[in-house]
Amino acid sequence: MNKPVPDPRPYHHGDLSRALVDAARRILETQGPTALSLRAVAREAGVSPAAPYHHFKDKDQLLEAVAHEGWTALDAALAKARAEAKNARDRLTSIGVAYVCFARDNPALYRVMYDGARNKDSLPEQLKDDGAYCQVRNTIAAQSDDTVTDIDLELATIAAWCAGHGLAEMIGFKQFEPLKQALGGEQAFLRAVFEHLGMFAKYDHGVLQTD
Amino acid sequence: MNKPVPDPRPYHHGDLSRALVDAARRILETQGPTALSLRAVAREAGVSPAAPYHHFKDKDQLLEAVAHEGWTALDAALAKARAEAKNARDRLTSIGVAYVCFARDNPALYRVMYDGARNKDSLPEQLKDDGAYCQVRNTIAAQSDDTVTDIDLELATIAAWCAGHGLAEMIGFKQFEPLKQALGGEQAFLRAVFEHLGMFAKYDHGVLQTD
DNA sequence: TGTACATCAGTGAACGCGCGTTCACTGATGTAC
DNA sequence: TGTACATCAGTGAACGCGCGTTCACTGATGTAC
Repeated sequence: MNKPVPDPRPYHHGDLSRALVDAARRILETQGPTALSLRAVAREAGVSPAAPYHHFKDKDQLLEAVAHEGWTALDAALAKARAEAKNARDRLTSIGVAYVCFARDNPALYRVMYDGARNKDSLPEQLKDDGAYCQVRNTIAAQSDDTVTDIDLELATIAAWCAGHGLAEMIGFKQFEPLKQALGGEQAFLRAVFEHLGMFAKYDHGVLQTD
Repeated sequence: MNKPVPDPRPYHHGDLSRALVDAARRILETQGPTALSLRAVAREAGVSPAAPYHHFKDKDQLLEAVAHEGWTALDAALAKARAEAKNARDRLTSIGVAYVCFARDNPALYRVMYDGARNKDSLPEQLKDDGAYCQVRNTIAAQSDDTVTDIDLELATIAAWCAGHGLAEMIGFKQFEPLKQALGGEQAFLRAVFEHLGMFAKYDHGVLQTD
């Protein structure tokens, strides 16, 4: 008889928290947010339905951990885009494109992130300091002159953030396909939309304004 | 003995489809989207759980009917704002504010509307023709000169729509409270955010741009 | 006008399902002596 | 170095729940003659 093969999954897992969050993300991206139950996560991680309770108080706490990872990944994606932008001029749009692409590539994760925020009526604190929100603000600040007030800066950051989020939620809609084609691809489409945001602006400098 | 009081809810309801959609909206606004089950709707309408199946093929079809009503209500809200705007200059922003206020006042309905759209990867056809989307486009067209191309117009409409949607999803976040206060209320805040959208614009006329 | 009958729009009980969570348990690990 | 024991991190069965949907049914309505 052979010696017993060492069990590939020993009784004590080693790092089940990690494995559970990973399993959750796998489920999110393969089956979508509605399939994300605690039991499904345990199943995916190869563990009994009760096991997660040694690591998370309840389902919400696991979801929070998943969302937290999502925001961190978003931070990183924006930082990368910011660093790689060809020139200062282009930096903000590059960040915007990166934001939308993150949402497009991780739609279910993105959903969980905002569901969590909405449940608390609050964006995560993570975004401040060196987080994604702060990166956007710093980038806008860097391309502004020094007459700009703190309030203007805050408003512009919010405006950029909302535009990015809105576009992130719309990017998948079929109606935009022809336009994407006409402009030569999704990236070009995204840049073009961002560049057309000025139509609300209060001074007479909007692309489309004449009076 | 008294004569039997006429049953306030007779065996045949009369217009149960209507009553079910109304019940659904009541549940949405009092208990939120997660409470919206077919059984809950039937309960709220005072009818057995099987009754809805005489009027809707399944739960999805009821949700679709609810969403449809939502889009129609949004159309109306935007049309009203457009008609009441003080001047042409202000028209687009007024529509934007009306859009966000609609979402703020009907958060659960708004959610169901976009959930339906996302499930089909498509905005409802309703929005074209005289719908909300078309109203935005027409308003932008009216404030543009005639050198503007169809593509620019389409891009500007998408940009405005995304900005409105993004802001609609953010408006409830606690982080913005101080700024709302500082600016003198929610309406002022909304207008200010819309007016700061120009920071992506590709020509050098952004409020915050200097180079 | 009355009656037979088809059709429509409800009822209420039942189905199977997956869920979140709890419980008593047990195997594995770490530590004190 | 061994051993007793506390603690940790799993198991698997069970709980009650609400869900979407189906089914055979029945009461109400409309219509043909």
